Amino acid sequence: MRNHREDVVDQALRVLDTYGLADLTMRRLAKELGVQPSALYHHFPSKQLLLAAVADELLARGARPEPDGTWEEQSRACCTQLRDAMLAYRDGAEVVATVHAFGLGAQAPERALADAVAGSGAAPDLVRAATRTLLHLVFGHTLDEQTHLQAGSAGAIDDDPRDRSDLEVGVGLVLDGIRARTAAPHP
Amino acid sequence: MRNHREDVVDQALRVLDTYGLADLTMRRLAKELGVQPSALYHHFPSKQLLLAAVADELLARGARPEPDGTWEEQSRACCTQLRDAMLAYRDGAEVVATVHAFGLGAQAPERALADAVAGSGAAPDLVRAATRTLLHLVFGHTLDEQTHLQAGSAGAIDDDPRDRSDLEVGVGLVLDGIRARTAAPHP
DNA sequence: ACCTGAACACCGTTCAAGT
DNA sequence: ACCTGAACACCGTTCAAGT
Repeated sequence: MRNHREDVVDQALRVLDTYGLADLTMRRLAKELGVQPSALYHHFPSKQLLLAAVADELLARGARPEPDGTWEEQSRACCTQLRDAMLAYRDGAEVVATVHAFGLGAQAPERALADAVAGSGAAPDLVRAATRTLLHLVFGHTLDEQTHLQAGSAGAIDDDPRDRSDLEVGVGLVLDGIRARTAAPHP
Repeated sequence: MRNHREDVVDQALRVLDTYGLADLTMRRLAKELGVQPSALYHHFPSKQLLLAAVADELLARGARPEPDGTWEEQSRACCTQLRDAMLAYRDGAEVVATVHAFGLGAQAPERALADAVAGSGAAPDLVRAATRTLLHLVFGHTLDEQTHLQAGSAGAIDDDPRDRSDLEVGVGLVLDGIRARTAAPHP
């Protein structure tokens, strides 16, 4: 079949979105590519690293141009973009959160968020803590949201706005906390 | 062998702590109990529900008496207790966070946290959003912390304080945000 | 109530060998 | 560079049958 690395990732994303993470197996993916399971190990040394590439590609496809505005607007935009990117694929939040937790990929959102938060002028330790807090908040809320979304996939036209607003409120709490801790250098 | 439900959960916790979540399989657990794998299905209808019972028991073992003090002290105490309970077992954070995400158990911490946060007198919607935010924050930070802790398990005497303080800072940001949004009724 | 024995339908990964 | 074929060492779950 002569697949390239990108073909494998592309097909993996298709299998993920169509059948879900539980059915994204090496054997299933191989079958979908018309290839033996062992052939996949020519492109990736393990399933974990394949999933890391899948997470990175998923995030890249959801990337939007860098937002301008205040650091708070930029931070909110980062969070929204991350949420939207993960929701765009079935089980996207689980894939991204897992890959990030194991430190194998999905690191771009943390960097973007750190840059935005740093715009507040807060001390580096506070920037790091706040960035991680926002990231975990987006991961957690979106994981919940996607689980409910997919559980009640029968009939539901669009998403329960409760989850989205809970996320926005949570982000707001953290941003306010940063502002309160950051003395304006020269008002 | 005539095991009871509690014996199964107890042994599962032992296997988890000794060999980790990846090795906590129905077959492995059955072998450890001196029983056939199919026997476990007399006690639990699925591995998922067994894991839910494991998460609940893990949390119950880490339970401490209800703290007194201000709502902020109580909230901090809830977060610390949850973190400590999950860190007390190998892969504890992953088990609890997963079970909670799927809505099969591990709901006690959210209730306790909601009660503490409600003491602020904030509006119900804010209490709900803030509670979920704190919960996701503790799950995320502790998952990271435990991953690093277990990855560098060789030689490291005690934990890197960076993670713990990041969690405390994150909780502080959220609590400050709640206070700022909650007008004192009669000062 | 609790368990056995046997089966079903799968997994991830390795490795020599092919083109 | 990319893939095959075959194997290894596993999984969760079901179900008739036993005590």
